[in-house]
Order: sequence, then structure tokens, then C-alpha cells
Amino acid sequence: MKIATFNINNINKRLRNLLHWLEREKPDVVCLQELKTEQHGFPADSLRSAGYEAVWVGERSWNGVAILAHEQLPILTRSGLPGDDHDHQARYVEAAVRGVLIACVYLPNGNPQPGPKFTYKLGWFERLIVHANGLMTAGVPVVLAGDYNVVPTPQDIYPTRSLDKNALVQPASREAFQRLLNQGWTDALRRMHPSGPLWTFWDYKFDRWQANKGMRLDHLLLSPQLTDLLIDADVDRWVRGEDNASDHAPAWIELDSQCSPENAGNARAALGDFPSLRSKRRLAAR
DNA sequence: ATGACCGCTGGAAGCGGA
Repeated sequence: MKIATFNINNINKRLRNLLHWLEREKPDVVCLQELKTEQHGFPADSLRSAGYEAVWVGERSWNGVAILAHEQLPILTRSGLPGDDHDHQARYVEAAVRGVLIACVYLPNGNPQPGPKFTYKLGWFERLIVHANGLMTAGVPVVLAGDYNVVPTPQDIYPTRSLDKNALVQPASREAFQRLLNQGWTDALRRMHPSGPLWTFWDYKFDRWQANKGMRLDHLLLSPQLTDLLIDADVDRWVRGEDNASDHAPAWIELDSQCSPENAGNARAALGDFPSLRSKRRLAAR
């Protein structure tokens, strides 16, 4: 079961890029960020023609998140991050696919720093940490995938001092990411590639792609039930080199066949103690 | 590095992104 995350940077502007990647790499599940379309503008029909069903949360102009699943309808479990009824930015969607709970996150960028945007970023992160702790405690297989807008360590960015004040590399941002990991999540890309560059983003400016000066901002975090099933993980760098590319490339993981369609029953059994999912599945089955 | 990008809104420049 291949699960990917991709900041698409406008799904309609880059629909051809997205469809080309889906056709070539055939991920089973895809988390998308920065749709930059309202709810009714999501290209559900084009994706269905390509074999993907979807759940999504749109927003005019900015943000927007989606979960795609190949030949499966994701079972929506949440369309927003709990903890602040006044926050209406479309940055979180969660769904069950083939017995795995998929959380698609788009953390605020936080620049300029310091300032209200950085405060919002850190507050959003705290809400994510609280919610993720609940998912961890529930004991179900979970993947937290998305654009975290955090460079976790100095080895996750090309050598430079020019970004020392950037929100992406601040100690407070990194500390929050580490605190999330400390709940027991596994950073899947780093597990498979313990050292060296693993860029998922290259700035449009300053020929950063041509110079291969990037950073690692997109992460897939695994709950303990899934860590032993991890058999591969990487970044589809070729996508960044295409015409009309997003400034991010897709990052992905491959989980062992225990979570494949053929053996979905095993993973479903692991979801048995999660009442909200059980009831949603019953509803979906009617 | 006071940076040369890209897309959105609105219909010009300014904002957001990272």
C-alpha cells in the first residue's frame, strides 16, 4: 500500500501534472495540500476518471486539503482540526482508507517571524499535538501525512545562514515537531534514509531547483502499528522538474501487503476498538 | 542577498507562500 503526500500548489492549475504523476506512480492513497480552490471547484470528476475517489475541504484562494484513494471511497472522519471553533482555514482532513486512518495536514507557514502568523502556527501545532495524542492513545493504525512547514533538523536543508530567521527552522517550530514525534510517531522518510539530503521543496526563486538547494518540509509519520510494515519510502523528485511544476515534490511510503486490499481484513480488525470509525463504516455500508 | 518566482485578488500593486 503506497501512501503519498503532495503540496500541489493549486490543484486546478496543476491538474495535468497531478494526473500524470498518479498514472506513472500509482499511489493507493494521496494527501494533497494547497488546493487553492473552493469546495465546489475541486476536480472530482477528472480524478474519478483516473480511478481516484476523494474527500476534501476547500477554501477560496488559499489552503485546502484532500485525501484521494484508488478505487476506494475514503471514509471521512474529520474535516477540521479540533480545538479552536474560530479557525476556519482549510488545513486538516482525516479519513479511513483500507483500515488505516489517514490524517492530511497543512501546517501554517508562520512567516514573518515573530508576529501573529508565527503565533498562529505554533498554536495550530499545539492543537495538532493534542489531537495526535488522542489518535495515538486510540491504538489504531494512523499515518499523519502532509506539509508541516518545519525543517526538522539542520540536515533537512541546504547549507545556508540566510534563513536563520525563517519560521521553518525556528527552535520553537522544531521543538514542537520533536514533541509530536516523542508521542511515538516514526518519521518514515528518515527511517528509510537515515542521513543525507531528502528535499521535498525547492523555492521557485533563485534557481533553487537547478542548484538542488531544497529542504524537507513534507513528512509522513507512522503510528507504532505501522512501523514494522514500512518497506520503502522516497521522494518523486522527477515531478519537480516537469513543466508547470509545484514547488514541492511528492513524498511517499510503501507499507507491507498486510495493509493491501487482499489482506484488508487484518488491518480492519485493528480498527475494531475505535467506535467512531466502526459507526462510520456501518453508515458507509448502508 | 534590500534576491531575480509564482499565483491570488481585482483590475494596480500588494499579499501569501517558504
